[in-house]
Amino acid sequence: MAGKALQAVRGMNDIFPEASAGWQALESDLRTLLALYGYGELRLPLLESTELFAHAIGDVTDIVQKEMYTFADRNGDSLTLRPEGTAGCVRAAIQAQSMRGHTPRYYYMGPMFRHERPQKGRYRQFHQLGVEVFGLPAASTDAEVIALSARILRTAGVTAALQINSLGSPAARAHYRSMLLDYLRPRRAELCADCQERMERNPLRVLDCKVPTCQDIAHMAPHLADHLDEDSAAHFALLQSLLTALDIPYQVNHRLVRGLDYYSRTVFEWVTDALGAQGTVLAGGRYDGLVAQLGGAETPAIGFAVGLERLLALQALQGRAVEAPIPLLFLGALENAGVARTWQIAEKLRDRGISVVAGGPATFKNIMKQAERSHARFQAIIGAGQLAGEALILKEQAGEGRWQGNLDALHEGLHCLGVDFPQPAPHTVRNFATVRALS
RNA sequence: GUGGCUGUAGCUCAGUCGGUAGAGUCCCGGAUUGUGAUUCCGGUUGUCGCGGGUUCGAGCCCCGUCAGCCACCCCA
Repeated sequence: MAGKALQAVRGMNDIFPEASAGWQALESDLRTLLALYGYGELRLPLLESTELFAHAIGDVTDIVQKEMYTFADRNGDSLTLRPEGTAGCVRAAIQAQSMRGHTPRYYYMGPMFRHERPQKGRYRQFHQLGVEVFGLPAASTDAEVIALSARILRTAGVTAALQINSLGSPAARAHYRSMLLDYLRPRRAELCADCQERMERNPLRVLDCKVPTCQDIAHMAPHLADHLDEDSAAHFALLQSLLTALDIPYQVNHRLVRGLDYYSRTVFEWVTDALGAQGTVLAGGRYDGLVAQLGGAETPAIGFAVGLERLLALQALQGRAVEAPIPLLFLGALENAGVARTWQIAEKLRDRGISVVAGGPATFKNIMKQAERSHARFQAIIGAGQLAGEALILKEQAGEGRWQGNLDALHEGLHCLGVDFPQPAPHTVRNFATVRALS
């Protein structure tokens, strides 16, 4: 923590094993679940040309204007560390022509970068799981994607509330936008300073301002939902009936808008009040115009992204214990003379799929401490006596299991205590340290 | 980017009026112990976040800076 010592870049975190176990468990759960819905992983570059994001996200958004990590590479090309995944995903699909004659379902998982002021649940390098579906315009696809998002949260063991809205077609939205401006202009003086600025850049965002006077004005503003084009209205109605059929509770929030410009029609968010100001844990929507906008064929699309840090923080708060892998056996050598033998036995057990941590040489007291700290399920200590043929004691560290026998028959002892050979899956234990590390 | 709070041992925290670095816990070594015990002895617990200033003297006062947290903002 010394000021001059090397330290991580602000807002970028190291994830140590106590915490990464929770990440791995979550990631693996998510992958299993995505496969269940037929989604395939698309691994994308972290760097894209700056132009892509300016084009896709909208160059008046905060993300593009003030939050991107943009730099010139050695050729002088302007590159940007991806601040979100949709743009790159669309670019890849267009480039590979993977949408021609297909309706691919993709997901991606990994770090995103935004130069924001760090806070809990908001980091400069953060991680998202994103999902994108191309070529399917029907409301049933919206329902599928929302059902998937619901299952992601359920699988993670967290609860949040679903809010949905429809932004309508681009034309309807543009029309509504000018209506809204007509409504807002006479009241401009009553709006907060931020909203006076928002009016010019993105008037829809005035609708979800937190300032009470702005909220009052927003409440009385014309509803976007009342001014949808006919097709979008039907689409939205059908989506709602499908959500009801799928037993997914939701709330229509007329003031729900998205910060990114590419959304149209359905937008949705899973929100919680447990994470302070960072209450949106998962959000997405339809973006039927983006593929064409980026140079592809006219292709409807929908997707969402989950903030993994936020998901994990919610898990920690809502008490889902994260399980961390532990070794099966701790093998300790008391004296120098026993070290070679101990390590040999450890290697042989590993050959059979048994995870072993070896320790020593050390005093008896310290070897016991090492055994405890390893959190291994079993422990056995090898001293001069055992080398000379005395019985070895194999015992369960957290339980009553106990076996005595010859050093060379250790695997039989493990077998007696209920361990199968080979051991296909890692053993797990509740690791409360993980929860602490996240909270 | 704006505002506020915080930063002392590995961890949790004291530190009075500016006068030579503290507690608990943990850790390390040793003795006894012979299956996580007990007891005893000994040890590090430290650029007081970092840099500068004021002062005979700064953990304490002033300025700057870095980091964390909270709110705004933004967003997942």
